[in-house]
Amino acid sequence: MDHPFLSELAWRGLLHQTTSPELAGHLATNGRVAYCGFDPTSDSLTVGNLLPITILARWQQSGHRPLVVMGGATGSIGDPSGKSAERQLLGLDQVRTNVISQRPIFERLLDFSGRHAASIVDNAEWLMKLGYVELLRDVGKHFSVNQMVARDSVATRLEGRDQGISYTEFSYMILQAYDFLHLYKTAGCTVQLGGADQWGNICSGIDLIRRIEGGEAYGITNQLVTKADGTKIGKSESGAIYLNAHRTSPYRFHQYWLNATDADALRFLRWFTFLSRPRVEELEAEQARDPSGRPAQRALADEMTSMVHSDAEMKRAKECAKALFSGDIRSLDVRSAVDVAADLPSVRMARAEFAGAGRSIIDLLTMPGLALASSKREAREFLEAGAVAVNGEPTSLGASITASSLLHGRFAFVRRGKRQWAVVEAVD
RNA sequence: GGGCGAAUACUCAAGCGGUCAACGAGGACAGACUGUAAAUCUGUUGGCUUAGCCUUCGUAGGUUCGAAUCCUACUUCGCCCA
Repeated sequence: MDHPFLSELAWRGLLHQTTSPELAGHLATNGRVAYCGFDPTSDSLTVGNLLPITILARWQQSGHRPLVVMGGATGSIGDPSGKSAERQLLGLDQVRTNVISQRPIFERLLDFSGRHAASIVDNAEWLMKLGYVELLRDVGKHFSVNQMVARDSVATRLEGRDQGISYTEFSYMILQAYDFLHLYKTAGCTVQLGGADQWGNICSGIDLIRRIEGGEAYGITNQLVTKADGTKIGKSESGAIYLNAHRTSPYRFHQYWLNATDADALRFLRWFTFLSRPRVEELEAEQARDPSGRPAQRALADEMTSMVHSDAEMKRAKECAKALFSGDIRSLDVRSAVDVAADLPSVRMARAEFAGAGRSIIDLLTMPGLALASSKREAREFLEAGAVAVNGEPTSLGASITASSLLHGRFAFVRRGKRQWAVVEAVD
């Protein structure tokens, strides 16, 4: 027999391994607690961190309780798993502020009320209090260095002559195992979720629980996902795609998914969205029938944007895209123009700047904040290639923006290439 | 502690006294073709007031008419010996 949570992960192509055949039986009772750890190495989570959060959400939807563990303590050490080189240590203050700023996204995707309420804890709460001698006595005793050295994550670092591993990182797995033990005892947590690279760490925790508490705990790992070309998900031309509207606007976020290749869009629908299996299969069929309509990309972009931001933001992003790509910019009325402008990188300039001969287009392209051209040389290159349009008008090297070329007397929507947009607004 | 070697633009990687703003590859960006795709082809990839000028080859000095290239010191990393 298979629990719905497991079969859900399986058809989505996410299930990698489970630690025990009895797991399904264990899950048959509702209200089980599973935890997943997150490294607070950045102040905002990116698309790359989204997968484990959605898995916790699926866990909750199947009638269990999710527990988010922020690695306030372990994050300052660094997990050697999947890392080829020693990590940079983060300051404790930095970790603390990162933990705080990451919270909202969890609150958006998980339900913190009701019978199976989610909760968030920071492992600094217990790990920081832990004495070194105490840890060696009570926990270290149960770890065999022979086994630790045999772990893939450690072994590769030992083989690599020019890499090495510090004692600090070597000890990481002990702390993660201790986390699991602590949560088992204090929160009744019996399951740990994580990526396939976490398998070793999860097993360490399960062993520790069995040895010290004589208890049974389980682990479920998900496939590590990448784009069809093998590169990381969530990296774009202009850097990482963040989940925070402040770092990546909902419009940019929506565009990121919309621009996925066909193969990726279909995979992403399974991995990241909460669309049902029949709906996903329907979209797959549609995509096969009419690839140029890109039904999969459209559905993906809409789903993701309303999931991470909101329905309203998703609609705005769509409107915005429609105006910029299919419509004529000049046909936008004042209200829509203001809306669209709000979602694009923008700069305000005094109206007087555009009087008379106006401002040269090169000056506008290189304005910091617009991210259209990084130097005048590059701006010239774009202009010579015919890559720049202002308010829908192709623009060439010598051109200037004058008061009369502004849309509604206020806006200059500047496009570079096919889809980089920015707006200059004239203000009094 | 001793010996040897390395450090070049986003990454890898040539260059070893003038012809070097620095070969090549990858990446990235732009153009054509397209579906705001993929693949392919073309171009660009330090900056500027662009037939020219200015600033770059770990850091600081030095030799020379002239240095990424030679010398000295320092910093960092790697290998070998203790």
